[in-house]
Amino acid sequence: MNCNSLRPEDVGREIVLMGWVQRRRDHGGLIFVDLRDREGITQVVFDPRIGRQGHERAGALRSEYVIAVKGNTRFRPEGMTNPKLPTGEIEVAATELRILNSSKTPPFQVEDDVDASENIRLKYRYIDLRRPKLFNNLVARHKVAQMTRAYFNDLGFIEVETPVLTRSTPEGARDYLVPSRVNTGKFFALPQSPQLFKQILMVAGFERYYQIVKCFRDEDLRADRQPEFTQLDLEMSFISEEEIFSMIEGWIVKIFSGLKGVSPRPPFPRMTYGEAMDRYGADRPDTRFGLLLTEVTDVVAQSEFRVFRQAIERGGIVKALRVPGGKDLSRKELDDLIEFVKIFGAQGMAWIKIQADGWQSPIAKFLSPDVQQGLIDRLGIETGDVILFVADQRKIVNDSLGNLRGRLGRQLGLIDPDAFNFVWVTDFPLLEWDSNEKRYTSVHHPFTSPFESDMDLLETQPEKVRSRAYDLVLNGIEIGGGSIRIHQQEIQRRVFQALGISAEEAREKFGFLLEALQFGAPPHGGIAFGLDRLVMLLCGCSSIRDVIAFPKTQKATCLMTNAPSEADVNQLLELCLKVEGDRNK
RNA sequence: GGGGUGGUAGUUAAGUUGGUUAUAACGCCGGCCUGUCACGCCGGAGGCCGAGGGUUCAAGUCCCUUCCACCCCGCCA
Repeated sequence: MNCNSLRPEDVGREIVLMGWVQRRRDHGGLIFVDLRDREGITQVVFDPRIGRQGHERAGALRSEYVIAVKGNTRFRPEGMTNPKLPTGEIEVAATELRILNSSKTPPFQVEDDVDASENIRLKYRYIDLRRPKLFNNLVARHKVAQMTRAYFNDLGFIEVETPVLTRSTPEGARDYLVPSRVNTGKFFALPQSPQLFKQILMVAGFERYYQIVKCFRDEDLRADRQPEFTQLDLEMSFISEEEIFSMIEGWIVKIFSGLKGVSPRPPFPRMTYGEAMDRYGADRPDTRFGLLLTEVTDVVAQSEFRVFRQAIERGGIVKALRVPGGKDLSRKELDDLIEFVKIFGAQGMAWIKIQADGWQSPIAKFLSPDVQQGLIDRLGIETGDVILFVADQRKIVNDSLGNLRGRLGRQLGLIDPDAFNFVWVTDFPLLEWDSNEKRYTSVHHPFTSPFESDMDLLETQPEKVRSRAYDLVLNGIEIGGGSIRIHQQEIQRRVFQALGISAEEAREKFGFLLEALQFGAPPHGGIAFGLDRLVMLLCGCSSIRDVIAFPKTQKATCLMTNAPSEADVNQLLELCLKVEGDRNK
């Protein structure tokens, strides 16, 4: 029996309900209380003619008091039903009331449409979590976890827990460190992912492993990034990309059908990394709308416009974004877009409005008729368009126009809010040049298998080597990524070498993996999903904080517990640790 | 490390060019009310305007410093 279970057929039953006082409406002679529990709301009437004691006590009720009510279910009087409530046709006429606990006046009301600021919501998270929206988000998360376990259990996967106290590995994100008391001066690291352990489990012959697991990365936070987050992590032996894709698609179908009643139809579209970067300016393309990027470097190379020419001479490129109907963008709006691309390193942005009576643009006079015709042919320009250009190094052009594309998609209302567009992104490069560290680093991670056909390039043109890595992208957000791994020690050795990781360092940091690869490691691969992000998208939220029970603030603190806190002197002594200096001072 | 938005009553917000006693809504407290469901009506309390410093006859408002929340860049294999 809960506050959402009584219906007309229950009329006449004597029942007991317990819950929280959502609202009290005191009419003097008659008191109404909306009684709330996690399931819903039932109206309770305290009528002195029915329960004198209950009516007297009900006068003391306040918001969020916890009560138990005994009473009889009855129809509401003619015309007094409340169609907004599933229980709106009935009410409970209270005969007895027990106040199980009182409550201070809550800092904000327990309603979905209260817009309390996030800091107060986080401080009083237990009140925030009473709101149906947030509660239901966590229920959805629970269901996803349960459906996930059921799905992979049925496919023969074994859930294995891997250590939370493990060792720091180079590459990747900053580690959270945990000092070891027993081993003075040594530290555990919290795992950024169970990557190495799941590969070792494949060597151990588990064949199919999965885990719903916390991962930790000590990096700056975003709306979709928390220092501790949850992955669905899985790995399989004797597996191909195709098998992984279809298995994951089946999982997505199960979750979407189970939670939303509808599901995208597999197989999901695929796109190479190269195509995604070329046309979407990002490795996580949002395919819910058009506005694709087009490279026009060759078309404008001979133009008189110095900005284009210089960018190209310096090895850069020029890309254009054709915005149909964009001529209505005001000068102010275009200036805002220019400011926007500067965030991503662009020096500026050129624009052309295609008016019926000609091209209106600060740069039109630099574009010869030949160049203009070239642009018309390349971009399929039509009257009413606005064309936006960025010329710079390839990365800056893609970053700025890719993000500009997203902004315009939202601003111009091109995005169907109900759409769930999945796309597999494949054929990532294995390595990328890190100009800070002056060496190649892994695009995915150092254990990702290169394309066998590209292996010869590993020592000669490392940036040309493609990897057997793949991401699953939903609505422009990366929700999962994985790869077929290296299972042969010799290839692993060559990849480490390409990464500039010395043999000694590899032995010291990953020796156990290298050794394991020598003991009959099967070919294997897997994938990991950001469960928080997936649930966030399923719940229509814009931050993973809304699907995490107790999230951290952007400064990586918990406003409810005030973690992190200073350590007790004795704790530090035991650990032989001393805090020196303050980076913030 | 950097850019941006915000911080005024318990909550959410308004506050003009620096000028009398800092507003409103919701919430809260008291009273009245037997059919409300965002109940209604009457009355009331509630403020170190994030904190610190400065300019000024005068600061919520201008300047500087700083703290907090959020969005973003860098960072996040």
